[in-house]
Amino acid sequence: MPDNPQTQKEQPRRRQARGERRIAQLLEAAARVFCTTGYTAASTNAIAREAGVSPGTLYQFFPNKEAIAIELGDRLVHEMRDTYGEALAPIDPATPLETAIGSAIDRFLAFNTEHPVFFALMHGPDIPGRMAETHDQLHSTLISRLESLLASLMPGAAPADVTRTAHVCLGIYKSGLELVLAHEGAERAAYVQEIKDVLIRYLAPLACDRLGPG
Amino acid sequence: MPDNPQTQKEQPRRRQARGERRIAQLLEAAARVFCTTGYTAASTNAIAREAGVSPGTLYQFFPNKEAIAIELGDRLVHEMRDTYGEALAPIDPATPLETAIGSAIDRFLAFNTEHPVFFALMHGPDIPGRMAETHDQLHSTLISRLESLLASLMPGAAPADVTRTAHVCLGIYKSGLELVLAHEGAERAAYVQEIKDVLIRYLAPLACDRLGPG
Amino acid sequence: MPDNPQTQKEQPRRRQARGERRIAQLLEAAARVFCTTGYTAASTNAIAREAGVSPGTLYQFFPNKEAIAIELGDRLVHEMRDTYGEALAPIDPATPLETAIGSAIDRFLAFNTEHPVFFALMHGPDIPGRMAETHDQLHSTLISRLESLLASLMPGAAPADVTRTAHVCLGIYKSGLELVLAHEGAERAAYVQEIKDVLIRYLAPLACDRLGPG
Amino acid sequence: MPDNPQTQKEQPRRRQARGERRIAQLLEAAARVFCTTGYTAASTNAIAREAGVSPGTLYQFFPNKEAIAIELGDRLVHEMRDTYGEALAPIDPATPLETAIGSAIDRFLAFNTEHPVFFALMHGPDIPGRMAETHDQLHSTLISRLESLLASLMPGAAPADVTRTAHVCLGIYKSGLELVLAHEGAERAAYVQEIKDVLIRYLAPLACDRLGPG
DNA sequence: GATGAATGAGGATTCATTCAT
DNA sequence: TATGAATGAATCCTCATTCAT
Repeated sequence: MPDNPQTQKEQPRRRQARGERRIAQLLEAAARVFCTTGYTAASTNAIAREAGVSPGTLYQFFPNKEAIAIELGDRLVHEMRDTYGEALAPIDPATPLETAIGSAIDRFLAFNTEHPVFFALMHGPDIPGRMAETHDQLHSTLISRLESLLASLMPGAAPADVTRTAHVCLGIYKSGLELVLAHEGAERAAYVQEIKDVLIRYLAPLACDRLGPG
Repeated sequence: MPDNPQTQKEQPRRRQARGERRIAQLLEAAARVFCTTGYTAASTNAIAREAGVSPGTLYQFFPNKEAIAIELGDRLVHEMRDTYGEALAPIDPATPLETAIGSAIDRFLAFNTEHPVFFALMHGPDIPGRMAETHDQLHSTLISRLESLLASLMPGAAPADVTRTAHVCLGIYKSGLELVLAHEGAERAAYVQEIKDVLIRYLAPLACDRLGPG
Repeated sequence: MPDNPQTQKEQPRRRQARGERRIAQLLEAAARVFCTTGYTAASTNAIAREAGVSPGTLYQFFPNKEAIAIELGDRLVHEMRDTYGEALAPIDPATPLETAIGSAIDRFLAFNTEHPVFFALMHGPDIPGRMAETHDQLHSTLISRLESLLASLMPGAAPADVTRTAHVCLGIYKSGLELVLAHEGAERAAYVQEIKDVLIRYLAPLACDRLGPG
Repeated sequence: MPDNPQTQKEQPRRRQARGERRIAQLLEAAARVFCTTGYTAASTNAIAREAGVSPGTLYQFFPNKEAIAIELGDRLVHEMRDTYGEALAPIDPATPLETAIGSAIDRFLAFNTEHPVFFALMHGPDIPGRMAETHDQLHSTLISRLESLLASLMPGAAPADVTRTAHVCLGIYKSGLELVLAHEGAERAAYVQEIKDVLIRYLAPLACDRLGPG
């Protein structure tokens, strides 16, 4: 069974294609496993099994579970960026805060609902302060994006304050997301509204120069 | 097939005495281990070792890891109750909301700082909706207490709304606690203030009949 | 089949008996495996299998393969000491060198033939200078014993010279042992004589004050 | 990525050229890896990586790890032959034994120092008697050369005695080499002298008809 | 020839849990 | 009661080797 050498010249790295497919396949499998069992309990063997490949294959592309999660997080962030634009669209000052936050939350929730693995990856550390690299990366990225968004809301604030506010907002969002995902239908909608209310009321006084809804 | 001893409220048996000591010893060890490694990563063997007893002894008192965490959570709740009174002292209507929430948070934080294992036990589920029994018990208890506290704040609200608000508040508190424990000194104090602000602003409109601070 | 409880008072740790037996059993199994496959290729699972226990049992007594080898080496050294006396019986100055070395080699070889695992444990490092802990321990012990033996032979020598000579002698012995073990019958005997000759001729000029055989 | 075939004036089989380069490249890489990790611990993947080629390429030239080592050993032996002449230059009977052995050792050591992989390949078997093919080849070659060298020293000796003496000498040399490579500077020089002394004293009585240095 | 993907058995090690004493 | 030995499946990860392209 010799190969066909005539197709060779136009594909400088055809073989990487298979690898790329495998990587995508593995990441999808990992996402499924993370959603089913949570990040901590997920095992590399389970991911390989879910992907229908041998453990060795997994390790050809990822050195360990952490790396899988990091890559998965990276891809999610990029997809988020592609979908919603850079820096969460620095808010138009004319938009009422309520509307701005409401739509931001809606978009975030839409994304998280479509990519439920996000929750598993964002899940906080088991021990306060000690965060796995995975979460750290994703967390930092999200914090950065939030900071730039908040900076436009809090023009006079010190950077440390913006950072702190970003952490608080992300915390609120994460715990809210947990509640939203745990419910369905009208109850879910009600929780969505609660998140918005919490954030709007928390941020309204900080966005002092911005006109409220009424 | 002995019955479940935890359902029996009074036990005058004297051998229980040594058993009680053992149980306390094991729970203290478990608390230490949970704090050090987190609940998921904690192993029963490690707990037994930390307690200075053999694995077999541990299993004489607890059927599994879960049961240890549940009992630990129960005892913490009881201690909390003993320390701060039943139902979080239904708030005196004359107290300004700001003060009420501020002192409630302070007391909670004091308790959590003194019992750092609380964080490990309260740590949310890895998968939304699916909560380990451990956290479920503790969570339900805290929610109940919060509900009764909030009920006094939101006299006209529907029970479902009170429950929902309780969940939101607990979520905010948990994520806030994580941030507080992850920092020290002035930064920690700043985060404490943020939690209070978030909750106050969130609850102020709900406590419509209550006089605000100004 | 309960044990006899009346023997209990004199045995403060009877339960260790089972453990001790297991340890002996594991060490014997390890010795067999080391002899069969060599130290490097030996696996803990293979040792456990050979001992007829589960991998977990092995790890209850030894943290890793290294530890097994070290303990095995220790026991061998102790047995050697018990059998042949402390410090290889500092040689009677009246004994001719030839006799002294000859009988020392004979005794060493007898021991090594009876405990073939000794060879596997003494086997030098794969990379010069970098020695596994196992071999290091055993090696150091043997070197020490040789040093004290040689010190009585080389009264005026500097310690560094004694040490160097000890290393050389041990090297000769090890490589000789390899040859001896690789042969049988008359050929083996011939190799035994060669080792003796090498050592005698090497050491004779160093033991300057000692009377030769003639 | 075509090579330039026009620079090669005559090639009975031009693909061999690239192949030879690949083989050399792989052998160099293997030598480096063997020196770093030892033969047993070296992995074919590691060798391929070190050589900058894919595992598949390695297996196009060598059927397994053993074959790499054997070929490496062969080339070393040939290089040794090219450098020091056939049969180690059958010793001029007029040369004093001391000088002959001294310079032979010096040359061997020079070669081994320049080709440190020699040590890894010569490293004795893990199990006495059972020698890997690799070492066997190399060993046999060295023994042969030693035999012919010794034959000129021991004119009247039976072939079996010569063979035995060759094995003993090689053993001494190998264990000595280990000591030499493990030390540096003056201590290394001292060990070199020890090897020489051991061999000279061992061989002097066998070379009965040869005049000593005095 | 060359590539890199794929394999899968096997490596060391852990752990919740049970059992004999 | 209490001990500590015992389990064995499951963990992560590696490796020599083969295969499709």
